Amino acid sequence: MLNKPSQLDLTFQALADPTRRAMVERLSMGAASVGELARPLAMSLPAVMQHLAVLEGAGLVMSEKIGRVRTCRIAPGALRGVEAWIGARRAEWEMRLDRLGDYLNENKEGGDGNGASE
Amino acid sequence: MLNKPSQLDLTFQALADPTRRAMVERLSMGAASVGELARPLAMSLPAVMQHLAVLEGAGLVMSEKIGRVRTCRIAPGALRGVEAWIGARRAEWEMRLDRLGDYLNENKEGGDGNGASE
DNA sequence: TGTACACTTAAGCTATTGCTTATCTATCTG
DNA sequence: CAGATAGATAAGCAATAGCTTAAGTGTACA
Repeated sequence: MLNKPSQLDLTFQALADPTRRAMVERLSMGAASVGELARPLAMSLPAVMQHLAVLEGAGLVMSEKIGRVRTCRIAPGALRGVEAWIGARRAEWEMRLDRLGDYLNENKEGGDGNGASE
Repeated sequence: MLNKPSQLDLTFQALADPTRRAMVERLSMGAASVGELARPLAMSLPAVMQHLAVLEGAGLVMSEKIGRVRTCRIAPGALRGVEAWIGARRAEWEMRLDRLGDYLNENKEGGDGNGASE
């Protein structure tokens, strides 16, 4: 039951929350402290820290504490995994459509004019 | 408290589960019935149906029932929203790196040879 | 030193998730 | 019609998510 989540699970899960996406959006325009990150969000600071922990756990965000302020930034290659997965699905999907196109072309001359789906 | 989730929330949330991603992977290679979808998954059929409902709710999958078998397929443009969001983040991020590059270049002649991060 | 600031940790509470089993409801098919 | 098939619905349950408030822990600065 305690099957540990994959990297992809963590990333998608992290991005599924609008607050966390807002944080990523903020950070993709430049580094920010926890306080700066929290200011526009209508929730307590501990809540923001928990979101931050999720983002770090997913490898989307890195942070470093200097003095008493923790500075957060987007992790390099953060979205690579998600992009790869989506790309792969797209590739399969388009390949399939190509094969369907080939099939339709091959059967065009002489076939019945049926617009069959699949 | 019952703030309705956005399309993007639903999509990321749907893809955050490995079972649901497996279903999408299966479907991106071709349409399948609920039973076919369920067979390789180590869980009850109702569980699969619930996952299917999530995928449909997110607009990732469509299905149509004919006779007693429901056939599922990937919804066209399913991943467009996610791709757009990721693309936007990437764009901002790269723009920011460009500006940093400009800054470093402008300060290269005469500056100290520091390989500063940020 | 004292006090404010910027986080951190801990505990607790509700709603949602991801299952389960049990019980239908429609199709087929012999 | 009597099964068997393919799926649908309902109820329930343990675990997790997303908050909250209250009470720390270090830093900074006068």
